[in-house]
Amino acid sequence: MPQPARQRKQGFYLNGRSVSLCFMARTAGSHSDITGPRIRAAALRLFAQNGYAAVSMRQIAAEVGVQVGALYNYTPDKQSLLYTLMEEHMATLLTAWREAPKGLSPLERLEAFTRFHIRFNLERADAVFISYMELRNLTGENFAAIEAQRRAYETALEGILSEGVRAGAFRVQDPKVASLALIAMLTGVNTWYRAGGRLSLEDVQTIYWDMARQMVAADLGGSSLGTGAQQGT
Amino acid sequence: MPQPARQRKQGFYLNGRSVSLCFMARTAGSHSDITGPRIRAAALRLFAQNGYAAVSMRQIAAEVGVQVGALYNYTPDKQSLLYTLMEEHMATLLTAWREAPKGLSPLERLEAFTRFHIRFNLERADAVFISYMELRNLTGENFAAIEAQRRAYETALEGILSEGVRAGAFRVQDPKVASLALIAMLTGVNTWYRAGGRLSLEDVQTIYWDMARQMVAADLGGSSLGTGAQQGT
DNA sequence: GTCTATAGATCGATAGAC
DNA sequence: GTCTATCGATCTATAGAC
Repeated sequence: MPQPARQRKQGFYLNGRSVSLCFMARTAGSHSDITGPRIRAAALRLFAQNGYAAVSMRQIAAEVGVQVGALYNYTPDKQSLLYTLMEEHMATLLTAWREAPKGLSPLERLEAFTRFHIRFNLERADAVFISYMELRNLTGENFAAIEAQRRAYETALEGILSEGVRAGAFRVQDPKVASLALIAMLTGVNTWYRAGGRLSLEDVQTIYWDMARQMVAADLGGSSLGTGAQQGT
Repeated sequence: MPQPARQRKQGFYLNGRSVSLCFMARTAGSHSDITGPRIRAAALRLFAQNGYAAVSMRQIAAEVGVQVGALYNYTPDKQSLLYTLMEEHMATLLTAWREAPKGLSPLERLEAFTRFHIRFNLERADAVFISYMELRNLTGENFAAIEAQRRAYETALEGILSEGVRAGAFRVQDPKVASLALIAMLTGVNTWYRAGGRLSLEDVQTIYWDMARQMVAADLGGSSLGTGAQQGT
């Protein structure tokens, strides 16, 4: 796939596509077909760091290395950019959880959920932060769409808890409330966990699983406890 | 305490002070010595609803019924206004908890904390929302001050958990992490609870206390369970 | 203590050249 | 597809009259 020398001098190739390096000066007429993703990545980082309302389109453009007018080739307006970030995050979350292994007991599914949620959210801290800090900046229609995705995720956990109660494995007074409480507890990890600190990711997952298991008053059963080797997610 | 007829026509008296009604037109030279509190109340509501960065000083002034210039008699700048709201909220929280009854067992103190936290936070939803959504809008110095208050509150709970572990009443693997998890769980109530819904405040407090108690694997002991009458906080 | 007026900066979004 | 230039609106904060 031959490329003009000028472009080859400016960037490199990734999967057969010409990629401009982010620190290079850009000139009128230079193109990159990954500008869209780079705009979203820059917006994600800036929105998470400074808040949607406090970030200007000019700041986003500067981070990408283009002028502000160029952004509007990729988004009709600032609000749609925010919505896209949230929608993609929530869709990825739902898809990833639906790919979790099937045929497990309620206790095993709850452990899988606990470990999955912690890992998934820590790996996407900016998107998680935005997805519940900036809800009020969505239009009514966009807000409803994100809320539906969030509710679907909560309902998945509620199903696990309800099934565990039916099977006599859990003691949970109100599965709906318990699912919200559990998710809030797990998501809270993002506010304090930092890689390289006192606890590893695996440590944190195990500690939270221990608390979650006790919270639903599940017997130890054949499952894991304490520091032992666990399956992870 | 005689007052000019003109003022008596415009407002009413509260604790011997002349109070202007919020919907009345204000004219140059009319005064109110509760303008400061009313500015903070308006800012609290608007910051919670729209976000600090999205709210203009003109909006706050309009809500109070003054012109924008008047605000600067009560705050040196917008950021100090935000900080004052957060600081007062956290100080009230710490003071209120320190007034909790003494001489209780760890189990009783944990129940008191659980019920106190839920009630206190639901009664101040706007301040709670702001106090962790707008932390990034504080200057470094102000941020450190709020963080210290938050840490003091977390440490209070950690102390309860540690003491319960020492006494053999709780099974908690990591009291520090457990305190953060518990606070995140309890604060999460604010995101979904609405008065007049399926559950009363008392219902919610009891459900969360049940979960918290199981989470620390506390025996039922002589304390309460389920729907029974409890002390509240 | 509140007003009016304004300085000085920045914003989102668009138009048209290339 | 990106640039430059710009419109019209809005912002924080201040100055000075009353």
